[in-house]
Order: sequence, then structure tokens, then C-alpha cells
Amino acid sequence: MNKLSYGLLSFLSTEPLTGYDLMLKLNHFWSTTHSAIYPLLAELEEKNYVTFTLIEQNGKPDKKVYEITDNGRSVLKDWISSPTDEAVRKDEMMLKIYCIQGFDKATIDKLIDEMENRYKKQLIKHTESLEKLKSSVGNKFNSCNAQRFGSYLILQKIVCDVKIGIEWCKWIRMLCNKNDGINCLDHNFQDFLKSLE
Amino acid sequence: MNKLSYGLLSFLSTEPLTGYDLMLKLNHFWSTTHSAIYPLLAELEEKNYVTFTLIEQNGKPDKKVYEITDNGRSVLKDWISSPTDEAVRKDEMMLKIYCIQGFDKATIDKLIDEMENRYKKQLIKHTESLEKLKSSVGNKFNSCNAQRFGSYLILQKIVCDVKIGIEWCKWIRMLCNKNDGINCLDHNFQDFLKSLE
DNA sequence: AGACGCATGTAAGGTGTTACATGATTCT
DNA sequence: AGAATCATGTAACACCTTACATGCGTCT
Repeated sequence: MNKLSYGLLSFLSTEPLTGYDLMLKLNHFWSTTHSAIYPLLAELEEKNYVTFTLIEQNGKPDKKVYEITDNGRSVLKDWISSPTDEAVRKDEMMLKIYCIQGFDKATIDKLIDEMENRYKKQLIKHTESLEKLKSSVGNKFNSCNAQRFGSYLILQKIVCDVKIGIEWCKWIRMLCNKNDGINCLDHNFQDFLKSLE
Repeated sequence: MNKLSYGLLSFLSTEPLTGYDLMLKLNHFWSTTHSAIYPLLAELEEKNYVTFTLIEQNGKPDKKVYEITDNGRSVLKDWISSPTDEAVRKDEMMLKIYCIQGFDKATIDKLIDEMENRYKKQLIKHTESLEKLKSSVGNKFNSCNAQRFGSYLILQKIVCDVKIGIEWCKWIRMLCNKNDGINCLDHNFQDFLKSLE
């Protein structure tokens, strides 16, 4: 049972899903591919943590809709109460930003543009998901046992994170375009964020 | 040349460092261990992208201080101008948050406490790094070619990110403690953030 | 006509983590 | 007395990504 296996159980604990669905949903905040998911689902089924129903479709490939079992829920319970590993973060863009001081303005501008465009695309994608979720549940997230509460919490944070990413790009551009040496102490990102309101 | 190899070159482009230093610095925003770094440094040296000087020490193990070569800088230049891969994110805590609606209040509270404590520890660590950086350079980050400009940009973002993480924990607790069904539409994380000021 | 979405799966190769290995000094 | 810091390195295993494989329907 690796982390992704628990992740699959976590998602299946709220609704029955196919491997394909799981891939799409997980990708909002957990980098993975279908090739990693399908073998793990087969393992979970062998261990009796999930069961599946084969749904025959026409025009589309048949699909397996997975559901969590009582065994699966019991394993989930143990996992959620045990210590949590640190997050794995590997953002190539950050490695590039680290060394930008050695490059010319044109190269830097191009990089910041690339980064901002990426954040903007993510914002559109995650805002859409959040809106869909809100309308599907009728915006009732008023208790910790509300339907899809966890999904709601995470989407709210991700949307906020990418918005801050966009502001960060703007802040960097502002710093780069300041040629005077005055106000050296004022270049604080959080002050910049507050000044926007 | 994988992403971490470029990362090592990126860090070495701003100052000479040992493998151990690189591990510590990278860990602020790139999950890795020394076991991954040392073999890559050896490869970079074979390819003539870096050179090292052996420094003999007493009381401590000898160390190899690596410097980037002109070849290395040329490779960096090509890399920074080429398309950037998507960030890899794998946060076990988010997988746990996803399924919290199925658990009792005590389990949820424990999990949110664990998460907030983690963010708080990170805040202390990264704030210290930022303060050290500021004092070492004399707070002069007024141009994009300023010394350690990239490092400054990233630390500013990370500090902001973890602060938002802490507020997110508080927001979740607030939602969980609301038992009434009133004001269902008001539970927006960004509105919550704005209300703090 | 070609790309994309739906939907599942395997194989190969690259990447990453954990454990093993050493050892003096400093902190708790 | 035991843990942490500094400092490097290897080996085994686990993990993850890319490519291969299939195939119909819809969109551009």
C-alpha cells in the first residue's frame, strides 16, 4: 500500500468511480498517470478493499466502476490516523527562477510570461471544477460531514494558490522594471498583496 | 540530464557549494536527498559542467566545493529558454483531507492540528532563511540582476504560501464548528482571508 | 484528415528513496 | 548517553513515467 493506493481509497470513499475518473480527479492536486492507477486498482481489488461493476457501453470502451468495501474503509481509518509524510514538491519553474539573475531581461521576461500563462490556465481549470462542484451539491458546505466537503476544501485552496501565483508573477515583473535603487526595503511580496485591495 | 541536474547547475550558478549545501538549499522547495545529489554531481563533473576543489577540514569530514564552468553556464542558458514541465505535487495530507467527511470530529480535529503544526514549523524555517538572506545581502533586491535575486523571490513566495496554509487550517476549523445551516453561501476561503485584515 | 476524449491495460526504462557505511564534534 | 550536524558515497529496491497497444465517436 503506497500513498497513491490510499489516495484511490480516499476518493472512492466519497463516490464510486472508474480508473479514468480517478485519474482526472486526482490530477487536480496529485501528479499521476493512468498507468500507475490501473495496476493499483487491481491490487486493491485482490485485497478486497474495493469491488467493481463492469458497465458495457456502446461507442465508448466498457468501463469498471469501483466501489470501496468495509475492509477498505477500515484501512482508510487506520491510515488517516497515522502520521502523515511531508509533501513532495518538484517544480522545474522554481529551479529556473532561482538562477534568473544571471540572464538578460528578454530571457527573464519570457520565463515570467510562461509562468503566468501556466497559472492562468490552472486558474480557469480549477475555477470551473469548483463551480461544477458547488452547483452539483447546491453550495451546502456548512458542516464537516457535508457531501464532498473535502473536495470543496481542497479546490478552494488550490484556486487561492494559483491566484497568488499570478500576483507573484506581477510582483516579480514590478521588481525587474524598477531601475532606481530607492525603496530597497519595500519589496515585500505580502505588502504587495495587501496593497492590491 | 534530468531536472535535478539542471537544478544543481542553477544553484551553482549563483555561488560555489558542496553537495551537502545543495541538499539543504534545494530542500526548501525541491524534495530530494543527498543520495540523489552526489551521483549527479559526479556526472556533471565528468561532463565538465562543474569542477570541484577538495577542502580538508579537521573535526569534520573533508568536503568538495563545486563551481559551475562556462560549459555548465551554456547548458543552463539552453535549459532556461526551453519549455518547462508541469510541477510535480504529491501531498499525502491533501489525500487525507479529501475523505474527512466520512470521519468523526475527533479524527478530523487531530488531522487539522497535525497539518497546522506542520505549516507552522515550515513558517519558522523559511522565515529564518529569508531573514538570513536579507541580512547577508543587505536587503538590496531592487533589480533583477541583484545578488541572490532568485532565492529572494522564491523564499518570499514560500513564506506567503505557508501563511495561507495556516489560515486555511483555521478556515476549515471554522466551517467544522458551524452547526447551523445558515449562511451557506458565505463559506469562501478568499473572503475569509480578506476578512482578516 | 487528424486530433482529442473515452477507457483500459502492459512493458521498459528512468528516477527516487531507504538503508548501509563511516566518524569526529557539539548539543541536550 | 544519545541525538544531531557535518560530509560523502554505494546498493537495493520501490516508484513513476513514457511508450506501446487498441478502437470508436466527435470535433476542427
